[in-house]
Amino acid sequence: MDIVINPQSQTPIYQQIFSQISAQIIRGELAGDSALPPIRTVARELKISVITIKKAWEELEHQGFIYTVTGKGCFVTPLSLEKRADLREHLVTGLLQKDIVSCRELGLDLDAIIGTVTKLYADAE
Amino acid sequence: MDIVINPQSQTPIYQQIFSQISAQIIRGELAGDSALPPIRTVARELKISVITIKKAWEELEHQGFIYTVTGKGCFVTPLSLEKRADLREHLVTGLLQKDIVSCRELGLDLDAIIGTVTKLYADAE
Amino acid sequence: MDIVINPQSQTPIYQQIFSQISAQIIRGELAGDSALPPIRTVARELKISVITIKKAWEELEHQGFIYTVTGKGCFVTPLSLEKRADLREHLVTGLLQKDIVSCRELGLDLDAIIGTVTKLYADAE
Amino acid sequence: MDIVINPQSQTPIYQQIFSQISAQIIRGELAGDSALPPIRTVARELKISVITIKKAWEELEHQGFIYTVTGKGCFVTPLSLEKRADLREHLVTGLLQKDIVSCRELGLDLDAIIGTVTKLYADAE
DNA sequence: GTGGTCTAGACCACT
DNA sequence: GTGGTCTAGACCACG
Repeated sequence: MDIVINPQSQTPIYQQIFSQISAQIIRGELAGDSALPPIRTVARELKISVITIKKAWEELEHQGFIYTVTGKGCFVTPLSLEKRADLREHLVTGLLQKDIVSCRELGLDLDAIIGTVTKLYADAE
Repeated sequence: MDIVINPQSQTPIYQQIFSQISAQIIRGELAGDSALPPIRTVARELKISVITIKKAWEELEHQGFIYTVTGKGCFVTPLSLEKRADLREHLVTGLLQKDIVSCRELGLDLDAIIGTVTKLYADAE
Repeated sequence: MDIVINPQSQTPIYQQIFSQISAQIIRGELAGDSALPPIRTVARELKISVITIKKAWEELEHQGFIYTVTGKGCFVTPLSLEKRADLREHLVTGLLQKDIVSCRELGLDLDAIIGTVTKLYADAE
Repeated sequence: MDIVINPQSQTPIYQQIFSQISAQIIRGELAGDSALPPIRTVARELKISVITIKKAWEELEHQGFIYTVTGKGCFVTPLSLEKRADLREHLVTGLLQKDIVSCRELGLDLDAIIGTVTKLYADAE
């Protein structure tokens, strides 16, 4: 499942898991109707509580990324390419909007912002 | 002081205050050695707890934006233009970093990010 | 047998089966002493576990809709018209009771409920 | 807060709480922006775990009935009369639709359904 | 085997 | 004081 946890991070563990899996679904790496691994298995592998995983799974279900079949497991909701693009657009806009506002507040012009973004993008690989 | 609070926001109130005042200092709107209003006054005007204001002030002092003179109040630290630029750089980097990472996670390339940033910058007029 | 399963539904599969077969018996479509198909056959056709079918059959037997002859299979209990009416009454009451309570809780009066019921009944053609 | 729990019921406790409070909000009994009692207080009064209450509160927040201000508490989302009417309509339709389908399945005509509904409505007071 | 619910108890951040 | 997060552990329903 390719989940990486950073226990030191300020963002809650369940959110880290949520955003990574939802990103994988949006990128199309997890096919529609494919099964997610059982929460107990994930918990064992990541060495964190079952409940924390469950909370991430619940959030994924709440936002429509997965669906649960009791007794069988959790499965990826099939999403059309357009839906995935919309979701990505929406998420990205939400993330960046606050940043742009803050940058403007600090007096940065567009070029300065793009410069920083470019630098950070390169660093992030 | 031009502080606007959104009590329902997810970002803590003290942080909202901190970022707005530090932005004003970095932009040079608050001159070096000028006095900040007493916390009780601010608390009354914003209708929030004195403790919250105090926490914002402490954070500002901790990061070197203001200094306290016991019995007299708090004052803006005089900062050279270069220092202000450095601080701005540092704050902006902190803001953007994790969101850029998230954008990469969602499969956006640099051009797409810059495109969105440009659009949002224009929208924020 | 005309059974339709929705695996993603919140109602357990065995209950879906139970209610559909019991409905057929109550409506008189399944004659008394007629044989139900072997559970293995049903399981194969519906592509679900034998255990699930068995649970549905057990529930049907428990409520008196069918009887088992060891080594021969399961058969529909012969029911008089009055008994069928009684059973129907009982089942319907069980279904509607808690939802009527919820409707009252939401502030609907009897006329409003009847209005909605009438509309939905027509829509369900 | 007028919450009544039935531990024997098959419906989870947190759902019982959720539906009762959401019903109160929809009926307009809980004014917009009024504070809900602290989860610990409710837990003590109902003699159930804090976590169960929290789950109910989370569901209420997820569906937009309440909002949380960290450090201060949870508050009722202000809803217009039309919105409340829409929500009620939507909930009631969802509840009754399944019932109507089942009743038709059992061979009841509209008059029979209305008769049962009327009887149950009277009994439920 | 799967997830769903409930429990008790701890630590943290914010006001 | 408030809610937010994480923990461990138990019991149940479903397949």
